[in-house]
Amino acid sequence: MANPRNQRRKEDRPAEITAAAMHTFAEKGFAATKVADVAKRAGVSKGLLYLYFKTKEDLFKAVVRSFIFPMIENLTDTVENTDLGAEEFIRGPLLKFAKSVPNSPARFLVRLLVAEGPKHPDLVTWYWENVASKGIGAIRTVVKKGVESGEFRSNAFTELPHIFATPVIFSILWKILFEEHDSLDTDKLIEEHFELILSSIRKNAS
Amino acid sequence: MANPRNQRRKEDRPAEITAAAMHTFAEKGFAATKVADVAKRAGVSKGLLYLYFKTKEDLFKAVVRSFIFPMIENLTDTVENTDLGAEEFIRGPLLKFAKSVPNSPARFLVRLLVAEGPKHPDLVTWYWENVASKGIGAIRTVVKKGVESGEFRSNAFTELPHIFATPVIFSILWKILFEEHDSLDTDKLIEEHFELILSSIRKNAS
Amino acid sequence: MANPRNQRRKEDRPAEITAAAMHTFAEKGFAATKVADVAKRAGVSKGLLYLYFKTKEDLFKAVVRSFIFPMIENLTDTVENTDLGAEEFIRGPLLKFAKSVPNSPARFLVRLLVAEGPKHPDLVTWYWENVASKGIGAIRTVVKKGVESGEFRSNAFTELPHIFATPVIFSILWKILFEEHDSLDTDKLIEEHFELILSSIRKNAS
Amino acid sequence: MANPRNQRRKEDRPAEITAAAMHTFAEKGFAATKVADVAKRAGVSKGLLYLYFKTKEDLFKAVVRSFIFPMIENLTDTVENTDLGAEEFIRGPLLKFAKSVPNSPARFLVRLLVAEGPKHPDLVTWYWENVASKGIGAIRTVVKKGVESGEFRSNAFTELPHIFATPVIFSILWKILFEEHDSLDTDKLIEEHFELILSSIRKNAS
DNA sequence: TATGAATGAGATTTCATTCAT
DNA sequence: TATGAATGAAATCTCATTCAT
Repeated sequence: MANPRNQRRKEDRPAEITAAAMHTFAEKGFAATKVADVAKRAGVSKGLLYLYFKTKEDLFKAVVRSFIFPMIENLTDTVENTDLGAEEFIRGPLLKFAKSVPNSPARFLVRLLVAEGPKHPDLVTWYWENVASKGIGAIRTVVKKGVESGEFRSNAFTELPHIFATPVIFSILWKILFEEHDSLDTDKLIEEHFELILSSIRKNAS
Repeated sequence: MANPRNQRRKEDRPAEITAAAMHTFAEKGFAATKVADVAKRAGVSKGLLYLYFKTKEDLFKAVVRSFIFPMIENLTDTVENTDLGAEEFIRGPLLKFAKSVPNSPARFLVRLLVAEGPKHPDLVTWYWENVASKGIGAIRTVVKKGVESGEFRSNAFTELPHIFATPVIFSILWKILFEEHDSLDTDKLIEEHFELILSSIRKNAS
Repeated sequence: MANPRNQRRKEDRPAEITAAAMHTFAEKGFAATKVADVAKRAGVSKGLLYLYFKTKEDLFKAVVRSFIFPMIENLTDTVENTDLGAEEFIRGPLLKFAKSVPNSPARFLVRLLVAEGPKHPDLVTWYWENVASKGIGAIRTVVKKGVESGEFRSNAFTELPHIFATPVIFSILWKILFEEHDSLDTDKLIEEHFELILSSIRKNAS
Repeated sequence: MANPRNQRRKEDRPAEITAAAMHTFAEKGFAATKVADVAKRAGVSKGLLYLYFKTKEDLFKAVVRSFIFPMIENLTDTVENTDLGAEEFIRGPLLKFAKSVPNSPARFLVRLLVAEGPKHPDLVTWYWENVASKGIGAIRTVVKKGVESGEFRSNAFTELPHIFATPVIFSILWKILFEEHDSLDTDKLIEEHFELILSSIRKNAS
């Protein structure tokens, strides 16, 4: 009589629901997303959804957290455990990460965050503390290591690690908004951008 | 009986309403903005607002158009009528323009566009055709002029004028989201970024 | 074109709605009353009802206040302005008032108050301050006047004016609950009860 | 495998559930009481509760019956089996009973009955047949015995045994509603009231 | 033009009840 | 017996839009 499918699904419910919610929020935004649609997409009743998430807002926050967290954790782990030199790291894992973001589901989360920021300031705070500041911090660590090891010279950009993020953010927005109107090779944009920065801070470059 | 103040206001009504709408949309986003609030802020009745704008969406589009249009028109005009050399133009009027955007009301329109894009694809199309492509086109024109005049060498960035926009877009989002958590000198970021690009395409730079 | 009926009704809307709500709440209680039913009974849309009363609870409180207030105000006014002696007052206006309560719409408000007390403690406080304590106070004033003028002797009941209220409250509950099962002559119960009390405190009675 | 504690509890389940329900209904009223809360308070699952009580209404009726029945049965038994004279009985067991009611859990049942009467007319009928009419009947029996034995004269109150109940009902409502706002010595009110009635019907009183 | 009372469709949320295990 | 995940009907409340004046 045991129904292994039901058994297995019971434990996955929250994840199934956040996955469905992720897609719906990404497509329509917070306000235009109907809880009923999320439930239908997840294949559950509205009532069950409310068993796991107390309000629509709760669900929204769970979505943002559960999808962004793994990404940024992955980045900081990589920075901490790498044996690579600073330039090698930037041209390797960091570039790969930067290129992947505009094509990952995370690009929708950027939209959600931008769109819903004013209505959900605590979410922005969470994002700042757990994602943005950590991401910038990770890049800063890498650059500092390069300066200390003598690979990099110290200049304006070693103090502005944000410069590594500008092509990524730009690419995300471009893809979200204009992908259908104009195709932009975001991989190339990011790669060239990284090379440009490296050429400026690389010591043996001058 | 004619009241000159009323008389004068009568002609400004649509502008007063879009101004009120601009602020409310910027603060709350499209869905969370109540038409009644806009009307109250503009000092008119709901009924009158509906006399000028057929629907809430109409009002939204009017807001986006009326505020963005002057900005981009100003940029393209400047490009067409300038006597400056390419580098002079970039370091002068273009840099000034780029620095001004993240501090202008336009930054809220970026948020609105990002947030409401999926619900208003025709607005995105309009924005693409009248703003984004023209802006990128203007930069492309300037860069091409520099290449043709021998000021600039031809490299990856002369084909990717988007690179000039990345720090601007990044600065806008940073200000919108994290201004309260972390202050970033966006002027400096944009200025250094422009210098970085110039150092790469300037012919006598190597 | 002027429609006098609409004109007149506009001003009466809140009163029309509270009247409809009064009947529905009395019939069904707070929780079982549907706002939609009240609106239908009042001949307006749900939306309009919410224009005048922010929540269902607001409406409930407005009902209690608007129906009880006139009654108790009437009693205290009569006490203050009477020329009658204490016994005359009790056998006249007070008895008349006491008899009228179990037959007035107020009897439903007692039910509402008893039923909803735990969910609406502020309403109970309001009722205590504005109705119950004033009602008891009014009786106390009358009795004290009788004692001071020498009409009444001072005994346990001159310190317990509540005794005048017991047959009224009992009659209300009996009517609410058992009217269909057993007819009780509440007028007679109240009248005999008053006479009983008077015979005990009247000075020339012993 | 048999666990004696479980074994014992198994038989008490219904009583444990009605006890938990009694408290929750008394605190919140019928509509605001959640079956889930009752189950948790009783320490059982919702499913098990539904095994014993087919619906929430069933549970409600069981509560009213199981708590009121013993009280009224106790009263009628005492009346039937007493050796006391009428006045002795009234000043003894009846007064004791009357004083106890406003302090017993039964006072909450009065609230429930008043509150839910309109929604549960069969419960009111049951209450009338099994409680109210029997209670009034018991008092009538006592008074009649007094008249027949020559202890009491026959007057309005020997025809209106309800008069003995008025201070009890009043005390219950006062305690339920205003206990926190104003303390009333309900014992004294009831006692003085009984004395008042007795002084009126006692034959050797005039 | 100008008002704002009035509408009604639609969204979120709750909870009694069921049922697979 | 016993559980509690799951359902879905129903209720409150919101707000864009209309329209009589």
